[in-house]
Amino acid sequence: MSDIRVTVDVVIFTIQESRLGVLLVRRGIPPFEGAWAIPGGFVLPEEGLEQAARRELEEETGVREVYLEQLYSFGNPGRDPRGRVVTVAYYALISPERKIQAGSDAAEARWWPMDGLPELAFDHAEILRYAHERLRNKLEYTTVGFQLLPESFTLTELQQVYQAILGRPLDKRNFRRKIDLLGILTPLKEQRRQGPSRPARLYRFSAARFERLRDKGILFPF
Amino acid sequence: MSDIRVTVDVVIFTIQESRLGVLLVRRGIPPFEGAWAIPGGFVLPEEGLEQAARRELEEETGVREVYLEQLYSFGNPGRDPRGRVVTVAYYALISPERKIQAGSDAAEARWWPMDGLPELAFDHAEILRYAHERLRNKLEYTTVGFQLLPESFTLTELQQVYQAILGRPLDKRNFRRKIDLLGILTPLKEQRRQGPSRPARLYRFSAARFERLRDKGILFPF
DNA sequence: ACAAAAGTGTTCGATATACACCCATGT
DNA sequence: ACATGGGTGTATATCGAACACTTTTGT
Repeated sequence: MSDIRVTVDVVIFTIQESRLGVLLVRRGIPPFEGAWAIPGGFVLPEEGLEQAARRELEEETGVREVYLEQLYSFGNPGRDPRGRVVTVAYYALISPERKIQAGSDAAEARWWPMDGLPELAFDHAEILRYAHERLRNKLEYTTVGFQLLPESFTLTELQQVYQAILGRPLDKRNFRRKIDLLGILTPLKEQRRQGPSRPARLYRFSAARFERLRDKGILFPF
Repeated sequence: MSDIRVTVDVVIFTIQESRLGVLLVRRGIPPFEGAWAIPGGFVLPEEGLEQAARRELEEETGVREVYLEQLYSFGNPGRDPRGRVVTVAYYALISPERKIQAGSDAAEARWWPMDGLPELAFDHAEILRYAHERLRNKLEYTTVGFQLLPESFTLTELQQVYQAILGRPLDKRNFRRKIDLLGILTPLKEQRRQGPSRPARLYRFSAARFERLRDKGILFPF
């Protein structure tokens, strides 16, 4: 009755050089040969949608256990010239430390900054816009932002993540007060030295405190 | 490669007797024979997802041009015992005035209150929970609530819609101040008399003012 | 007169915003 | 000594929450 093929596409975000980046693969064959695309592939007969997305993610980056969330499904007839394809789009957040060599498989793959994207295949520009918007919104009422940082980080780095996603500067004092009020950071003994300036204190995300908040319905990140 | 069938399911909300209601159809055949289900059907080869959802909606209720939004896609293998089916779920809001006879086609269909649902087929209980949650959230930062009311309505009726969706009472004065502050209601000359009490002023949703707000990025309902 | 729903303001706490200087370190 | 990023507090505006009485009508 409906011979529609189902794929998952996974928008994989990271932070690089204080900017929001996304992993894209270069298409080697038509259609859109030479254009860049969001990594993805067909859903296998026996796997769930999220499972398929995690598989694609791991094939592409080698990482597991990352933040992954379903974004939206795109299915206009004509979005793929080869036939009817409905794609269930997901987005994932991976921290720079885990950002292994992109493109474990043969295809060319690289990180692109969201504010300087190349020509994109299919309706992938739309999917990226949508993913970015979702991420921006989620940032304001969840703790997804922490997913883009390594285990220990400085407050400045955290602020840079927020700024990279929101695309605007934030006030340092207000930002720190807000984070402090959330009460989900544990200060570490170590500091980070990086050149000729005062060392910055390191923190880590406190899952324990976070759980308490989530149980009160304040947050909803995983 | 992937012989997955794709359906759309449409959670159709309305307000009845000041409660949130949903349209369900009774299954006449196995599996889940006799259980109630969210209306839906296969996506046709040449139609888009939203288009398919609107078609199902119209087939089921006869109405067009209603608020319709994609909810989430469900695709666990095993969610349908007959085979692999991925469903793209939507939800729609229709006002009581437009609430024509449910079930234009042969199948038995009726409105159920969200706080007293029958046994549901497939994973439809999960889909309904999800839809209700989305609606609750959207209510707080958009104007979707107005979609559930006829063109003219009283402030008390509007408040009842909010209460029905949120599942808790709201303070009348705070509620009215908030609505007033939005500046999207136009008072009408008419009043509504209904028994032995003071008549209530009627209002209508002011699209013009609403547009201005939306352009400022305050609201995002259509 | 009374029952029933409509209508109307103020106070308080919490939260968001705007804003500028000193501190610790490497060179 | 100076250049670099780290760290800190206060004042104001805005928003949400709590709370009770008067008004208008039908019977």
